[in-house]
Parts: sequence; C-alpha cells; structure tokens
Amino acid sequence: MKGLVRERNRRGEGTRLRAEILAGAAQLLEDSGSEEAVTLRAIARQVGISAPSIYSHFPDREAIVDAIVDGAFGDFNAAIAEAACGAASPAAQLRAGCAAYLKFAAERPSQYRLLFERKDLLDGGSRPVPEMRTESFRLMVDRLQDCIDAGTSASDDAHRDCAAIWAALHGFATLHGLLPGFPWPDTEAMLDRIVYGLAQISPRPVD
Amino acid sequence: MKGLVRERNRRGEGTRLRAEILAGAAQLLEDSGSEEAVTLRAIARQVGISAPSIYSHFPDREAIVDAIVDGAFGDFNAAIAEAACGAASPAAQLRAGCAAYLKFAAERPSQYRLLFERKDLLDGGSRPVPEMRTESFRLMVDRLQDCIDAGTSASDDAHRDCAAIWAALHGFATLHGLLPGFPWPDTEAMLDRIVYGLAQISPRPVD
DNA sequence: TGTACATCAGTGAACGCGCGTTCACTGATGTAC
DNA sequence: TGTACATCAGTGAACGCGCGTTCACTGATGTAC
Repeated sequence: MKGLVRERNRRGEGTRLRAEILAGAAQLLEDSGSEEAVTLRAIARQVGISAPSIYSHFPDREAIVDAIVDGAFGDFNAAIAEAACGAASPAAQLRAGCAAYLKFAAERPSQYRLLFERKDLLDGGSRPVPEMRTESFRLMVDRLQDCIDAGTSASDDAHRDCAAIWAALHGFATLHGLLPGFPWPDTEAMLDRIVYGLAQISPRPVD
Repeated sequence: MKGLVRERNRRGEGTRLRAEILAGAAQLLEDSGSEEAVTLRAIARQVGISAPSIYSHFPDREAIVDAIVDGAFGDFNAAIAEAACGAASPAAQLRAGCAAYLKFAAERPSQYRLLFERKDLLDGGSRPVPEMRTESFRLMVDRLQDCIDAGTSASDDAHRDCAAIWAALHGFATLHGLLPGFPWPDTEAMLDRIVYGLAQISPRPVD
C-alpha cells in the first residue's frame, strides 16, 4: 500500500515517455505550423528516442494527433470558461469569452488551426459534431440568452447570433494568422463590432 | 499569315496538355479536398500521361498549385464583382457580393480552402498581401462607403466593419464546410445578420 | 513530289528521400526464492 | 543476503510505399532542299 504501487509495473520510465512524446509532438506542431510535420520519426528525433519506441505508448500516428487535439480542446474550453467566469454582467462575460477565444488562437496558432481546420470530419459527411468542439459555443449561447432575458440584447435568436459571432471570431483568428501583412483593425475594436454588432447589444454596456 | 502560325512550333499538342494538366489537378483537388493530394504522379494518372511529361509545361509541382490558385482567384473575384454589379442600391450590392462569396465557398469548397488556408504566407512573416487576395475586399469597402455616404449605414469606419464582415464570411464558409453536422442557421439569415449587423445597416433596406 | 533531316511532345527506368510500420533483439530493472 | 529469472522499455535494421525529379530515349510531326 505504498505510494509506489502504481509504479510497480513500469520499470524505467513508464508514463513519462508518453508525456515526452506528446510534448515533443506539440512542440513540432507549434514550430512547423502544420500537422503533416508531426511524423513519428520527427517526434522521435525531437524526444531523443527511436521511432519504434512510440508504439509502446500509442497505437499509431493518428492517436498522437488525437491526443494533442484532446489536450488543446481542454485548454481552449477551460480558458474561455475561466475568462467568462471572471466578468460581472452577462454581456461582459460574453465579450470576455470571445476575447479569450481570440487570445488562444493568437498565442497557440498551430494548435488552434488543428482544432478547427482538421480534415477529420470532412470525409464522413454530416456525422454529429463531438461535444468538445461546441462546448464553448454552448457557453456563449447561454450567456447571450442571459443578455436577452435581462433586456441587454435585442437579439431574437441566441443560437443564430452566436453562430454568427463564432464565425466572425474563427474567421478573424484564421485570416489574421494567415495574412499578417493585411491592415487588420485593432483586435479590441474588432471584438466590439463582432460581439456588440452581432449580438445586438447596445455598445459599451456596463461591465 | 495563316491562323496556324502560332501552331508551327507546337507539333502534337502544345498548349493543350498544359490545360489538361491544370484541369486534372483541379479535379484532384476538388475530389480529395486537400492540396497534398495534388501530386505530380496523381495528376499524370488523372490526365493519362507519364509524370515527367508535366515538366514540359511547369517547372515544378508548386507552379501547378500556383496556377490553380491564380485561376480560382480570378473566378472568385469575378463572381463577386458580377453579383455586386447586378444589384441596385449600395446596400444590396454589398449583400449580393457577400452572398456570392458564400456561394463560391459552398460550390467549390476545396478551391476556396486553397485560396485562404494556404500556408504560403505563413513562413515569410508579414510580407505584403498580394492584390488578388484583397480585390474583393476593396470592392466591399467601396460599397459600404457608398452606404455611409448615402446615409444608409451608421458605420463610422468602412474598413474596420468590412474586415469584420470578411472575417464572418470566411469563418462561416470554413466552419460550415468543416462541421456540416452542426445545426447552422439558414445561410440567408446568417447573411442578414453578418451584413446588416456588422455594417450597421438598418435591417432589410430597399433593394 | 520525294527524301533526308531537325524538332519536340511525351516516355520508361531509375535516383534518393522520408514516411509508417514490423520484427527480433538487448540490456537494465525489479522479484522470487 | 545472493542468485536465477521474469519483465519490459527502448533499439536497429529492414520492409514496402509514394513522392519529386533526372536522364537518355523514341517516335511522330513538320520542314528544307
């Protein structure tokens, strides 16, 4: 009943290498900016092991990318939820969540791209969207509904207007990253237009 | 001075194969949905020639993709300009241009993705954006400025609000294609919210 | 008109590369007695 | 405490693959005389 019980069947490293593989893969992704650069051999080089060693921890390449996506979605949703929690009014919560969305995309662009530009859903037609991908969206819909109920927003359809906000946030994050040479307006100004314009909130509500 | 003068130095095909290569490459792109599928060997298979034959018409693989991008941008900008021309009021022109934007993205998703998700600008930092990529944007800014001048729009910054509209259009087109299983609102309703909400135009102006 | 020749579109074989994955293995780590 | 053994994390070599690209070539097409 020692604290080492869990370690008994992992001699040398055990789970440690798994974490190193994931960290190396995430590093490769962030450095290169594209998922294709995350190859088993490149990961092995990055971590300092041989390529076949990875198979002790992941069944195939796809599983590694899946694990990165899961981790990134966890961080992404947590960052947005936390930001929203810190604001007072529903409208301020909505804006804070949107600001956190753009912040994540700007700080971890390659991971963000992986989250919403991955082709894994393109093949299977219109299968249901995983909950993880819409968790933050549902949070935003609830906050907008709060605004509507409180009379702060003139929207008559929280789902529709949040879809428009999501589209605008995603588009801005993506284009901003792709065309840094374009004269983009200030991010705060864009946030104001996107959130208040699309959610039909009278500009600059009290925080 | 016969009409055959131009054909003298192309014995068999000449330019014809070049066009077939481009068409085959575009077909591959549309079928597979990803640029990586457009390999020299796959194009050769598609067209029914051997891979080295391509080098008579293009210096390398990159040149083929570039040619597809140029062609697609031409069609894209033309479709938007034409749609905008067909409407009466500036506001209707703005909306028609945005509708054409979404139509192009929906009908030729793989080409659209290539236009605005290509990584070719990511590497070089913030070099200037090619004119072709912003031609339609500038058209939209002009139309919104017309609305402002005519008193139809309450916007105080056509550039900023068009950037927001562009972001929303791009985000909607991209997410809609990536997550077809998500309950997206009707495209027309989204267009109304995006154009009128972000351009600060009183809803449903006279066409 | 006929023939020798230059042109050139397209080919087939081959190169070196990096990839995912497999397989038999090694050698250190911990355990049973 | 000492020794024989089981475990298992990690390895090195090899596989077959598709890729971009090169190179010397073939054979049909048009031209010069």
